[in-house]
Amino acid sequence: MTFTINVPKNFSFWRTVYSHGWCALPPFKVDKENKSLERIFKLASGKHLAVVIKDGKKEKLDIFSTLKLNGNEKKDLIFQLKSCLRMQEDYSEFYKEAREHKEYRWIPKIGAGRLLRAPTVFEDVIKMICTTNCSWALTEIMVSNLCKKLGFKFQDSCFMFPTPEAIAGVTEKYLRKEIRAGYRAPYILELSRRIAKGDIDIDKWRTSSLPTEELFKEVRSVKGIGPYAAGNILKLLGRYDYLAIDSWCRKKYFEIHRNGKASTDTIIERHYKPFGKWRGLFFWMDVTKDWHDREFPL
DNA sequence: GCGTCCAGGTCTACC
DNA sequence: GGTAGACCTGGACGC
Repeated sequence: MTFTINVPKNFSFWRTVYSHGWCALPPFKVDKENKSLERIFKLASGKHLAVVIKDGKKEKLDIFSTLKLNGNEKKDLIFQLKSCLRMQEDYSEFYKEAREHKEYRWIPKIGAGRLLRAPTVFEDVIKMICTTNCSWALTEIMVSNLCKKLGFKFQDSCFMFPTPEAIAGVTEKYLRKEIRAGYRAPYILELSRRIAKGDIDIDKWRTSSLPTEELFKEVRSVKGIGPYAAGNILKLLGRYDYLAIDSWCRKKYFEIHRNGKASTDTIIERHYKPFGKWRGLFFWMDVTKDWHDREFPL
């Protein structure tokens, strides 16, 4: 079935899809030519379906679903879609701040700033662990293996991201050797088992009323999640107080602001401090500006 | 083709 | 609180 959904003001579908590397990791699949995003969703009713999302006519998105949905199922899918595309969050304050700085006026102009996320916090967190201390190529291998070997098979080459229960059911050795998770295996396994047993509920992080500093500590309490991963996870929870500096961002910052001359993270922190609770997002916009310039010339 | 070295975050033990 | 070393993999490089 096909239907449309309205988009909020200042929303750019394609820039949200390409906001960071998530669109290249399964179950997300991006079609650059048709400018569409595809993935499998699981509904509360237990049904799985493949969905293709495309820019529609003025301020609408076209949604193509492989299943005919009843009222509640459609409502459920729309909620998940809007959550992934960050359509329910208010960025007006961020854009207002951006307009006040000459070098950031491009952001509200093109509707950048929304960061694509998965339907569940679990998927985002496991993927984030898979980005730590390795190349992007290895991240792709790990995530792809998780989906293919432990995820629900929807069609021939179409897999869902595995549930905590599915990962909890395998051994550390399996995660090391078959998934190629290496030393991350015990971290992935421990979190999956804690969730599967009901010892921890990380999906509530998205609606948490905790102050960001407290939430950061809670995210950090998960083994395998250090300052970089926690900062990035927070960005996917709608909190931008942490920069989440990794080697790539660090290098990029030095290129942009210091003519390639290396310095310390304290210098970077100091640079973005005036941006308050939006500093993490301004930092990300800075280091990814050239993607936007290259992929989406004004 | 094989061996060696390095880059990439996080944890733990130690000072 | 700060620091060194271990963890594991893919890729680059030299032979």
